[in-house]
Amino acid sequence: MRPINDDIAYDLSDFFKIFGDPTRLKILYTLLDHDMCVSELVETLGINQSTLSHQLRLLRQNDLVKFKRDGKTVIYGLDDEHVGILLKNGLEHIYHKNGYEEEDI
Amino acid sequence: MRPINDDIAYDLSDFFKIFGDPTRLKILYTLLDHDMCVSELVETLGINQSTLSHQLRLLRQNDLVKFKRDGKTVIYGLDDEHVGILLKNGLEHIYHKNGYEEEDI
DNA sequence: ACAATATATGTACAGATGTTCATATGTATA
DNA sequence: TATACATATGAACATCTGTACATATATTGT
Repeated sequence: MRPINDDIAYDLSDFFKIFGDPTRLKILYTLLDHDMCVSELVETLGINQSTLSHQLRLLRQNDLVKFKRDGKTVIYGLDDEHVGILLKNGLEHIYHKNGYEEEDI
Repeated sequence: MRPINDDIAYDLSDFFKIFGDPTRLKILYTLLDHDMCVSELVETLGINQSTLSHQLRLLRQNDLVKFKRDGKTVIYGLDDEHVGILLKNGLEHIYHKNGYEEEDI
């Protein structure tokens, strides 16, 4: 078997990097439920507005969230059918390894 | 809906971080096919032995690979049923977004 | 046009990460 | 036990990453 193509390995790692940060995971997990505007996310997650905005830009740039302006607010939502599946797979893994119960989520 | 538990967000991001590096992806992808010893991996992937060893340790510490010593060599293999699924999901994503064809892998 | 509110961006900085070199450890064979 | 081979580890270093502060941009209402 031949090794994975170099370009693909880089692109794929860039994709997974997005999920490799707790702040971004919280954002994605929250949006899994329903769309939200920035200030709602700030309040729900309890994180700095600037930090959130920077991370939202990253998520945007990687096509993981969609957004639309509604007056003064901007509403964000998930833009990828794989996000939920990926989060679920990852969660299953750490359930087994770290011994979490379902209700800990 | 309540936000994702902080500890879980951290553990989950640690898990995804593993996949956020091209070298580790190449290792995992290669082991997806069959088990290999370190020197085989060095040759197949064309990377520094020390680098490989460091990355293998990370994969070990996160229970993504299993290993057994056989004489002078150590044979590594995948130790998680989710690895293949995760790689596949990620690949599907970048296929759509970056326009790769199947044969580019 | 001005003030108020919502979101985005530039910059700086501490901390994390991946690689390499040098070296250590483990194993087999002479 | 000395040598060769296979793998692992420690340390140093450059680079990357996430966050916060300050500030900019956008939109609405007065």
